[in-house]
Amino acid sequence: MPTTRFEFLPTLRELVRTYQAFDAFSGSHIRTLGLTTPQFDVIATLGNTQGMNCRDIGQKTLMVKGTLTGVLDRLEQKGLIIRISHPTDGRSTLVRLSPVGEELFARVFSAHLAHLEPVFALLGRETLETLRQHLEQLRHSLEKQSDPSSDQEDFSRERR
Amino acid sequence: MPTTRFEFLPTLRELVRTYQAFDAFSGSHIRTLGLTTPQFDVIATLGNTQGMNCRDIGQKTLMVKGTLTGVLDRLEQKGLIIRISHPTDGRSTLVRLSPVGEELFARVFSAHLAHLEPVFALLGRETLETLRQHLEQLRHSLEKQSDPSSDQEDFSRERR
DNA sequence: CGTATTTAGTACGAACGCGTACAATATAAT
DNA sequence: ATTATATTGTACGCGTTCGTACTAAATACG
Repeated sequence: MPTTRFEFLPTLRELVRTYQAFDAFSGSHIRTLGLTTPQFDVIATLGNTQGMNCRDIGQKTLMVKGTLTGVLDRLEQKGLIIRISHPTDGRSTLVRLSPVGEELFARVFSAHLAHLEPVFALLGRETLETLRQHLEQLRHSLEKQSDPSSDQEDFSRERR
Repeated sequence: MPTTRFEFLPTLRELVRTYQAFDAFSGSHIRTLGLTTPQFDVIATLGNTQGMNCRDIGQKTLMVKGTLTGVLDRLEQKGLIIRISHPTDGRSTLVRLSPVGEELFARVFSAHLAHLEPVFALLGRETLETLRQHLEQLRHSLEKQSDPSSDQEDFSRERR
């Protein structure tokens, strides 16, 4: 009989705290570049591509389509992306970087990775790999127990 | 000379995905109870206490005070909490559960933990502990490299 | 004592984030 | 071919999140 039924709480709390710490660290740097985190994610996703539709962007950035519409609106307003009607599928919209967006991507993407790199370098290669594996294990456990009836835009079992 | 400068990216991506998977799993259950995640966090924090001020609630729930005001407004509107003027400190507000809130806490808190428990049980005690340690290491690395000039409500070096 | 600084909470605007509903198009079923 | 179903993107509302500014009260400093 386990005396400690909720032993997982410290780990759970640490997951939340660490995620938030990363988000704050990364986000404050991105903000100095004039972007928000979701906006940066979209720019980074579209960089070095010929464009893609909203569905693909949503899968890459882990954003729901409803959220994505607003983010794309603001990026379009800034002149960083353009929306073209898809040539073969009338439902889709092809989204790609504008020339200004391309220029921003080239200037900002590697700069941000360079900002993150020293943080993770402190952990060491093996720790990073073990951490990744344990997180993946937890995520799979979460996805396994998820209610399969909540279909609505379910990326959980796609790998791509 | 490391050929792989951005090896950390898979781990980073996994951190985000796992956090989101947890948030979705936990949040969808909480939603069935008629609450949002931050609202549940506040209720859970105030449960079994005589009340506390906003500053303490913010530290426990990892919410900044500006966010907390709105969450508390909605909880107050639902009749789950009450705001009392603090007896000794005229700046503070004492927040505590109303009787209805107490009843909700009793009914909902352990139910939610029971909902989470099997997910983490799959990982095993040692994996959970290793995961927690690695996350903590990463968080400390993030906090160490954070710009110390961004004071504004900085919990990062408090432990409490 | 009187002023300067800090602290607690709120107000407000901009941008997510998600669920639901919806219109337009594409694909499947018969 | 016609109808039924599924997919793509948008619209919308509610709630959160953060940064900044502001008021009021408490504490530190001279």
